[in-house]
Amino acid sequence: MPVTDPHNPNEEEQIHESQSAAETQRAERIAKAERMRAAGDEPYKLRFDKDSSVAEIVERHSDLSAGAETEDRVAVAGRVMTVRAMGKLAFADLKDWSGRIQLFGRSENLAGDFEAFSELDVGDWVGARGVVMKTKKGELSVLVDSFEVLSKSLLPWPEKWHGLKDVELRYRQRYLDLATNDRTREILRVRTQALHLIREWLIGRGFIEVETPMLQPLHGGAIAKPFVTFHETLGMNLYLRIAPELYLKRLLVGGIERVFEINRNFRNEGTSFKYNPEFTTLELYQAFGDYHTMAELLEDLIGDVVTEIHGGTKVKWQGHEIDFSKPFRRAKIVDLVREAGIDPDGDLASECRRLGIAVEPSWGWGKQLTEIYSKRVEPNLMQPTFATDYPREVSPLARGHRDDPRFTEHLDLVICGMELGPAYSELTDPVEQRARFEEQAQQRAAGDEEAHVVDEDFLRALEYGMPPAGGLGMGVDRLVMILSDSPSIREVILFPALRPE
RNA sequence: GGGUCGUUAGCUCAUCUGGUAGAGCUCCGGACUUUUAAUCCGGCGGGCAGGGUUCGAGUCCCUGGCGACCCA
Repeated sequence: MPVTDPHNPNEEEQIHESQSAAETQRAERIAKAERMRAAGDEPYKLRFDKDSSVAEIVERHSDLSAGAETEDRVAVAGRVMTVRAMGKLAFADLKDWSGRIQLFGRSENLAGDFEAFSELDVGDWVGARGVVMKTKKGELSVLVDSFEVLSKSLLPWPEKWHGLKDVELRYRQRYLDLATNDRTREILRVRTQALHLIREWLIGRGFIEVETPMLQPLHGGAIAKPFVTFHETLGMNLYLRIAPELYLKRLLVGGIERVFEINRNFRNEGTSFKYNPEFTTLELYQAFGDYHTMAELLEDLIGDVVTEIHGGTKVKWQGHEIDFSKPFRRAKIVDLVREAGIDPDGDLASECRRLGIAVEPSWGWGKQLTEIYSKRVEPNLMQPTFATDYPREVSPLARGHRDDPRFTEHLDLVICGMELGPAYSELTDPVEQRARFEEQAQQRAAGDEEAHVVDEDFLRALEYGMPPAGGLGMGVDRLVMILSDSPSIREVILFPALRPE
């Protein structure tokens, strides 16, 4: 901060010359706010009683003819997006959450306040009162007779024509992105609407929404590396959850027959267009059902959400037309691999190497098959598909398949080449579950950081008896990507993980 | 983790082989009583950080930061 010398009249000018454009503009706006305050006009007001949203005004006067003036007097509030001042007229665009409208300032209506009106800055929050009219050029406007600056904006805003495009700035300063890019607002609306519809749909079918621990003494319910934190007064490590599964199953033991949770999971892994270290999932369990029940529920739920948001079952995503009409395709993993021209009973290890997959000695047939599926098949499954019957080796928490012991009753919903989530016929046999945990614990001891630990507390719950159940997880962020035609998960998460500037 | 590309004014972008860094919008001053990216005249403002090569580096080389994309 430069210190000004009141005895040196040139110093202010010298400082001004050394400032960047942004610093200059900021200083000018601070000075403007101070002049307001000196004149008795607080630049940061307490409140403003607005009586109409922009959208309401637009709706009320959609048929107004050019040059017509109404007797509809309104009080609107929003952010100034552009200012066009010319002589004794000035126009400003006002944007609120519902839309955009023009403020028309005329010296004959504003009298002594006209100069202040034409000096509004882009970014200022203002409240304005006046009658609704349409200018000779046909622009719906509020003919302002009084207004107040509600909050003075001090920093220069992105320019009006190209707007804010730099993706890094858009993510770091999401408020600017939201304020200036309507597309960003639209994605957020789709997200909140989808979440609302999912909740409403499930609650309408008798599901109870719950919240289970995000901080867990043991991590479980998925194969993933957790974040670790420390509780000071308890003196213990806690893990940010990688999944709510083992807690939701405890609730089934407790007798809740239909239960779901929509919340964040945390996984200590890298980022990509479809990964963010914290992400939102729907996880759900239904007693007395199996994985077929879950597949039917998923196609009903997603189909209804898509129809509600898009007015039909077809959605455009990155140039692909995705059809959500029922039923979604169901295909076994082995059959999908065979369809890709690879014999599932052939030499999978050399097939892996041919595909550039580094085969580890511990991998059995099931792991090799699944790797080939992930690399060769999944990315090409654009239309909604249930990839069913995962090999037992890669699915330690699902129930063994009723007809074939090599597989489990585990399916994945795949859309747009992305895994949206798994569904299972849940394992309810506590003895079997203990054996699976111990298998995992051995792998963990052998250095696999993602493998499960033995959860005695969960096993105790199972020993009291869990009803047969179907369970599923669904990545909400990825669903919103598809619903909003977004190429990256960072577009649908307001504040995605970024390194510090 | 590896590779490629990017990083220049508040924003969006230029700047051929190394030779005084430009534009539009924004901002400031002026003109203008119906603008719509208002227009016209004048003005302010800049090379991601550090090191190297060179008479001279935004440009070439090295290291690092951040981001995007592809691969693992």
